[in-house]
Amino acid sequence: MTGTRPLRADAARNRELLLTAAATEFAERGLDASVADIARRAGVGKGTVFRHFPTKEDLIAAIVRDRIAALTGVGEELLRAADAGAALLAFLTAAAHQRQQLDLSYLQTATTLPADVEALRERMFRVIHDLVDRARAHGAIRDDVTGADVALLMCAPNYVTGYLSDAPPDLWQRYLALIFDGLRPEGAHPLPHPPPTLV
Amino acid sequence: MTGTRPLRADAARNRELLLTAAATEFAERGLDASVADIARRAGVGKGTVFRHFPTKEDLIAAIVRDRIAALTGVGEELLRAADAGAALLAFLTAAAHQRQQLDLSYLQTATTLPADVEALRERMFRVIHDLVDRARAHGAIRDDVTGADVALLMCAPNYVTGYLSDAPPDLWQRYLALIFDGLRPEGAHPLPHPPPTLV
DNA sequence: TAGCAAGTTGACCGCGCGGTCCGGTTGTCG
DNA sequence: CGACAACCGGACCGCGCGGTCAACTTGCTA
Repeated sequence: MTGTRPLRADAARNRELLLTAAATEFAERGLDASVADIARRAGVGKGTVFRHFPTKEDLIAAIVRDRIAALTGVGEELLRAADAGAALLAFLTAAAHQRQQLDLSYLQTATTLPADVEALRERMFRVIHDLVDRARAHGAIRDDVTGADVALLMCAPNYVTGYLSDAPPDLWQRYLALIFDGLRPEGAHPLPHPPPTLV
Repeated sequence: MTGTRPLRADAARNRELLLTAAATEFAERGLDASVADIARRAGVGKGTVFRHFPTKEDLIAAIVRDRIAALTGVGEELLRAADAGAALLAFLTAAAHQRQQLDLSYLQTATTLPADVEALRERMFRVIHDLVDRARAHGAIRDDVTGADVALLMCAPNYVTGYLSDAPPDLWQRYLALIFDGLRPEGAHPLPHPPPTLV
């Protein structure tokens, strides 16, 4: 399959340095962080970045791939948990815990997604859908909420706390809990608009 | 007070053209919309933009001023409504209805706010605080939710629907209702993090 | 209606970005 | 150990941005 021979030792090391440097830089400055800054942080020349990732988008995609795959893995694990409601909440907690905001804003921003990232995204959506279905079947969340709803609301907690210049690092937990209470069956009022379909 | 004489007729007209052109351009493309595009849309030279608004930030601030003032006016009106819970919901609806996302993302983005915008913002926060207090006193929302919480959650509905490339224009109503249900007393679970203080 | 300040315009500037390229360096393998 | 391919680095390019300016046009007023 992959006829490419393994990377040279220094190249592999630099690739790893770049990935972690880019991840932290994107987390701090958003996706607008410059490639030059990332290279400097990794202690590497700018050309090296483009040797490993022909485009800035490719670099972002490489990070997004990791994050989505990890999160999807957590979700698939949670599908086997006993308490379906707690499982959904745990998934949303995991989603917020890592810098998930980066990922989804990229999924939205990118004009055309690489095929494999697209596939990963759909796999993640399917996991969310299943988690929501199970939670609904257990009566843990209201009937009129869909997987698409949860996928959209997923990173609202991170987004919301982003408005504060010096937010406590765990403040998102408060808004995740608040939003999750809105998903519960108790005190639910009918929703005024039909749910969207994703992609 | 204002020793400045009134604008010339064409200048006043151009100023108005620019404000509306900028508002629609920002709504469509976000705050990254270029000044040149705004000028072209207004049918005006680029230099004219900078004559009226010395800086792109000044242009944004002029629009934000209008929006915040209008929204605050609506809120102060609603403070006199009979049903405090419905009043809060109506305020949040009004906030989402106009492109509120622009405003707050600017309030966050801008390094230093012009003094009058800062004052307007604090006045709006006070109105939100009062609306929330009244709603809480009437038992329409849970005890542990503060004005700061509502201010942060305010534009989450718009943000969340922004992920969809072709979202129905009223989809935000669905998520406003969902989030508002989370603010209600019924089925409330204790919140895991103390509320923030704004600014 | 004459004249001037106020207003307009588009060419122009500096800057930082993503991306390219080639001369020098270094891991690797026979 | 030698030699080559893989790799590195930073000077360089084109582009589009926010912002400036000097020459030109135009609404106001005496």
